[in-house]
Amino acid sequence: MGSMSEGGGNGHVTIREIAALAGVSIATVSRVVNGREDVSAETRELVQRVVRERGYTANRSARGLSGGRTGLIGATVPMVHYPYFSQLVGGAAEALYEQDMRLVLCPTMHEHEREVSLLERLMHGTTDGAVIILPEESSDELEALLNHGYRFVVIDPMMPLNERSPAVSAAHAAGADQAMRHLLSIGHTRIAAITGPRGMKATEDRRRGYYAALAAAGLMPDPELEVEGNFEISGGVSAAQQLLDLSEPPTAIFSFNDNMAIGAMQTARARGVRLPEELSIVGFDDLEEAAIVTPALTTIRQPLAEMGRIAVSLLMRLLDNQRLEALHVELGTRLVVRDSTAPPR
Amino acid sequence: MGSMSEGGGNGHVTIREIAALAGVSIATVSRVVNGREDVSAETRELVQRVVRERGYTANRSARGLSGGRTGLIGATVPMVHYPYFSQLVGGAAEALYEQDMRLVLCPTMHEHEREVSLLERLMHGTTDGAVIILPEESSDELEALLNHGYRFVVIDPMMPLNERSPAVSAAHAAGADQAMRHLLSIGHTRIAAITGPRGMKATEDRRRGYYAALAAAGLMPDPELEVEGNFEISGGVSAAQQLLDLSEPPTAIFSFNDNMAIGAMQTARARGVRLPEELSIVGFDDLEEAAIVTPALTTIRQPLAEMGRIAVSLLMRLLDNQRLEALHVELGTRLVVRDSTAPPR
DNA sequence: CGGCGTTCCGGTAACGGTTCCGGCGTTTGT
DNA sequence: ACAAACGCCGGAACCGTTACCGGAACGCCG
Repeated sequence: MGSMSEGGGNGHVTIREIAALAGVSIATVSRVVNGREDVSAETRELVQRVVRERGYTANRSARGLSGGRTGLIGATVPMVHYPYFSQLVGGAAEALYEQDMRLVLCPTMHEHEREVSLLERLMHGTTDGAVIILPEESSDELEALLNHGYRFVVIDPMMPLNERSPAVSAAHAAGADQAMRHLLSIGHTRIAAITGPRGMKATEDRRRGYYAALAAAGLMPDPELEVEGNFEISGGVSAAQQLLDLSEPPTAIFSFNDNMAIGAMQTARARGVRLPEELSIVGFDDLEEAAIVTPALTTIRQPLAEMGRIAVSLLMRLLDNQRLEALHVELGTRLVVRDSTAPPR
Repeated sequence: MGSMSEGGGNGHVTIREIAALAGVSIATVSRVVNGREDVSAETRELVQRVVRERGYTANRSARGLSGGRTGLIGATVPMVHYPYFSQLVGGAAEALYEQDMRLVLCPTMHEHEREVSLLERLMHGTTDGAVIILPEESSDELEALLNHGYRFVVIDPMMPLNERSPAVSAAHAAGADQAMRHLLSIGHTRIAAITGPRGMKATEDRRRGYYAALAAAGLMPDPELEVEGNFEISGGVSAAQQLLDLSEPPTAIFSFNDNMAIGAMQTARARGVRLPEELSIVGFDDLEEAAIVTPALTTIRQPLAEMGRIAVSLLMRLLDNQRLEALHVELGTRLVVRDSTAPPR
C-alpha cells in the first residue's frame, strides 16, 4: 500500500515515463506538476493519476538546473545544539516544510571565515536563499551579498544592520522593560544587570530598556551594578560573584539571558544566599532550562520558533520578488513569572 | 580582498567561463576541480588560479544532475529543538561539513506518514543518502528503502532492526548496568526503574541491563518498582508519584532518560522528600539540563554528537560502495556522578 | 623506424527538468 | 463571414556538469 513499494520501475521515475504513460508530452506533465493553469481538467486529472500511481517526484537537481529554483534554503547557525538556535532552526524548518521546501543546515562554529565561505557556496546554485542566524558578518559584507542578488533574511543580527537587509529579531528594549517593570513593581530598587558583550545589538537594546525602566521609576543607574557577561553560564557565575561582593549588593539581578541567569543562581546558591528571598533573578529567552532549574526562573520569553517561521515567510516573499513593506521586523516578548523573583526583604 | 567582491561577472561564474579564461576545455576544468590525476601540473596550476580569481564553485544542481551526486545528505528528525536530537544533528552536520557536504534537515514531528513521504522525496534525486534519526518506520519499510538502492544509516532505531540496515546507537544495556552498579555500590537495594514505552529498543535494552545488574547483586526484580514512562518530564512526575505512594517506596530510582529523571525530581521536591538523602536518582543521556538542575543529576552519558559523526562516516563509506565490516555499531556510555545520588539512610 | 602504451586533453552525449515558441481547433468580435 | 483571440498542447532549446570516447604528442622498445 505504501506508495514506495509500487513500481517494478527500477529506481527512479522520470517525467518522460509519466508523459509516455499518460500519452502526453513532458511539457504537459511539467505543467500539471507545477500547477499551471493552462491544462484542461481532464488532462490534468489523467496526468495526476499516473503521477500518483508511479509515485513520481520531480528531481530537485534537474529542477534547480533548469528553472533556477532548487527548493532549498540555507541556514547558517553558530552552533546547532544550543537550545536558542535549535528552536530558531526548528521553526524555520517547519515553515519551509509547509512550502515543500527544505532547509540546508550549515553550522559555522562561530567562525567568521567559515560563514563567509559557506554563504558563498550557498549562493552558487545550491540554494535559493538563506536564513542567516546571528551573523558574524559585518553589515557591509551582508550588503555585498545583497548586491550580488542573493536573497536572505537575518535573524537576530549581532550588529546593527543596514536598512536594506531584511531582519527579524525580538523586541529587546521592550522585553528588558518588561523584566524591569516586574522587578520594580514588586519593590526592588537596587537592580543589577548582567549584560551581554558590549556592542552586540541584543546587549545594547536591552541595556536601553534597562535604563529606560530605571529612569521611569526615577532611579539613577549605578555603574557598579552593571557587569558585562558573555551570554554563557560561566559569565553568569563570575558576574554574580562580582555583584555579591559589593559592599551594598543588589536585591535583584536582571540577566540579559537565561544562561547567565542560571550561572548567577549557581553562585548565589554556592554562597548560601537564598533565592528568591534574598535575591531575585530574572532572565531573558525562556529556554526549556528556565522551567526546570530551582527555583524556576522568571524570564522574558522570546518567540524563537516563531521568529524562525517569520524569517522564512519574509524570505518567501523575497523570492517571489515581492517588495517587502517592512524590512526589519521585531517580535514582541512576554514576561513569564516563575519562582525566582519575590519582593525584597 | 574577500573573494566575493571580485568579479564584475554578473551573478554566477560557470565552468565555461573558467575554461575560456584559462584557455582549456570545460572537461579539463572539471577534472581539476574534482581533483582527478590526469592533468599536467602546469595546467592544473593555471586552472586553479583562474578558479580562485573568479571565485568559481561548481553548481551543485548541475553536478547532481550529471554525476548523480548532489553532495547533500538528508536527515530526518522527530523534533529539531529537543536537545537530544539537536546534539545528534549537530554532530552529523559537522562531520558532513568536513567532507564538504551539507545536511538537509527534515523534521517529521513524530509523524510516520510524513517521514515516509519525506524519505521518498529525499531518495528522488535530492540527496545522496540519509541519516534517519529514531525512525518511526518499521524494519520492513526500511528494508524496502534498502532494496530501492537508497543509502542510509539509522541512529537510535526505535525498533530492533533487520541485519542489513546500518545503524548506530548507544550501548543501552551496558549503560543501564553502569547506572545500576553505581546505585548498588553505594548501598541501595530497593531500586526502582522508570522505563520508556514498552517495545522500544532503548527501553528493552536498558531494562535488560537493569535486570542483569539486579541479578548480579543477587536481587529479585520487584514488578511494582518498575513503571512505564514516556521519555518526557511529565512521564517522570507521574511515575515518581506512583513510586512514592508505595507502602515501601524505593530508596533510589533509575530513570531511563534525563527528562523523566527531572520530572521525578520535581515530584520528590513537591512532596518534600529530600534529594539525595532520602531518594537517589540517576538518569540517562547527560543532556545539558542534567548539569543545571538541583541537585545536579547523576546520569549515564551518551556520546550524542559522536553518534552523529559516526553515522555520517558510515554513510560515506556506503556511498563509496565500500562494504561495511560492522553494520550495527554501539557506542559506549559513561557514568557521570553528580549530586543526585547518595547512600541510603 | 614502426608499433604500442602513456599522458594529457578536447568534443560531446547524457542527466531531468522548465519554458519559450508555435500550431492546432474553437470561440469571440465586428 | 472572416480575422483575431484564446485554450490547450507538443517540440525543442537550454540550464551547468560529469563521464566516456577518442585523438594528439611523446617516449620506449624491439
